[in-house]
Amino acid sequence: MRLSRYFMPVLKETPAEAQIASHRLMLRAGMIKQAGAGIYSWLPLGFKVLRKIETIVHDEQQRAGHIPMLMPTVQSAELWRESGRYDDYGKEMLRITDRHGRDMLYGPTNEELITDIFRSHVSSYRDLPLTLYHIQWKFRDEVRPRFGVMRGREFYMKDGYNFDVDRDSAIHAYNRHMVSYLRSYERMGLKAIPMRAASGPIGGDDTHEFLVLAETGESEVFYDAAITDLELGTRAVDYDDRAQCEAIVRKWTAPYARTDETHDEALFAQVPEAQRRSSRGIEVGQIFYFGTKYSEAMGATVTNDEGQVVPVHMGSHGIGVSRLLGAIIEASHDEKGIIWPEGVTPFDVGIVNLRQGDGDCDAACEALYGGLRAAGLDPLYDDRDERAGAKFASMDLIGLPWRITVGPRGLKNGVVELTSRRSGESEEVSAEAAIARIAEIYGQVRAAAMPS
RNA sequence: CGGGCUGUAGCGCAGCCUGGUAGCGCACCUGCUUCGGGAGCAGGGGGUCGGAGGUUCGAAUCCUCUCAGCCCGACCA
Repeated sequence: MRLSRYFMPVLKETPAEAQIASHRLMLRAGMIKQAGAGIYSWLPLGFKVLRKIETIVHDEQQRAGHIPMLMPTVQSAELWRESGRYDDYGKEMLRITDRHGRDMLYGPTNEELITDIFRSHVSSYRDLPLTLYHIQWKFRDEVRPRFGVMRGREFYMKDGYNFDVDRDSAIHAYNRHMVSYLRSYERMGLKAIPMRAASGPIGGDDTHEFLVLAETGESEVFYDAAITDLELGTRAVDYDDRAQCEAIVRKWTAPYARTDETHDEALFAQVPEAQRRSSRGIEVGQIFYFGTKYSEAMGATVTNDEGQVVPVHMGSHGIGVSRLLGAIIEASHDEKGIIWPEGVTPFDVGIVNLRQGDGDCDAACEALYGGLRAAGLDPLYDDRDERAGAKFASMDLIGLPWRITVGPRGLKNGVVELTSRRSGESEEVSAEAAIARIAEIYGQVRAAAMPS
């Protein structure tokens, strides 16, 4: 993309309403525009990152054998009356009346709909196990939305639901989700720690929350430092292999890691003192096993292999897709701006032309731009008629992980400058070498996306 | 939902107390110079002051109502 033809309204000054880094930076980088309290338009740059995160989630869910679908945002109140949650949910649920006076609602979650779909079409244990998920906009009428997309009223979320014939099979679904979530977060460049959590209104005994460590997190967390060293990496995982999934879950849940809701001082005291950590965390996902709570209430049953009609065992699992943008920025920024991990960056690399209008510089930049695109990369070429300082400041602000700087000084020696946003380190290389290097870096990122 | 606060140009703000017909910086447009970390000079465009009502000769400024947004707390993915 050529910046002169793109729409990226960056702000030099910080809008008054933004309190935390991610909100401030998303507004300044021209990623979002507030449309109302807790409601945002996603401008091109923000939309691009949102799509990248969404794609990673889709990849990893499908790799784990989970099936994508799409349920509506607006739902009828009928099903919610059946589950008893129409009254329970309270003012957080946005209620709407249609022209016929029917009670409708903008969905805050989808257990009712999915259970209805399931009971309409599945009646035998032979159709199990089944895990369906979707990524859809939700609305919760928060009393006090704040922190930009971290706590909006409208938010984009992946929610999935597993249906299993018995507890063991449902626990395997739980484990599968944990592994797929760990891999998803790693691909986004995040360290998200699974922590034993309280179940809240959704119910269920087994539940873990995934937390990204950040000063601005809403939860206080306590953990054994050993857990931050764990890495899934690119190892092949057979999601049908119960023992393998269970082993990974056991490893990731062995070190102490809890939020303040479930924190146990006595247990924490058993962690070697040098490894005890307390911090704040941003919740970016949660998985639940809740047994037959919804299936019993709504009659979601199957006939098992002994001919008995039994309620199915269910679990639900969520990832806050829109919230993740905020979380990633909270975990990865500096005073100049955002620092995107390669896995989610809106553009792979930025090209800064220091002397726009200079024949040699323009030609070199065009060649670089074409070469990067030919290599399957997605560069952002700052071809605006701006001074160097302004271009550098914009690039730093929007946080592309790599920058190639082209100026008359370097061109005289046949080199361009390749700079890492994260480390700030630069090296002078030929244009060809820069392309090769960027291609190599993203080759690894793309490899992680390939099914194992 | 309790407490506090703010709406004046695209953004950040001053003016309001002590009414007299709107200003600064950035951004934007034109020209010249500049050109490796948000350039300089000159010229220019843009707002009727969130909305409604009231007081007054006169309201951004005073009063009433209303809408929107923000902050602290409680709550929450």
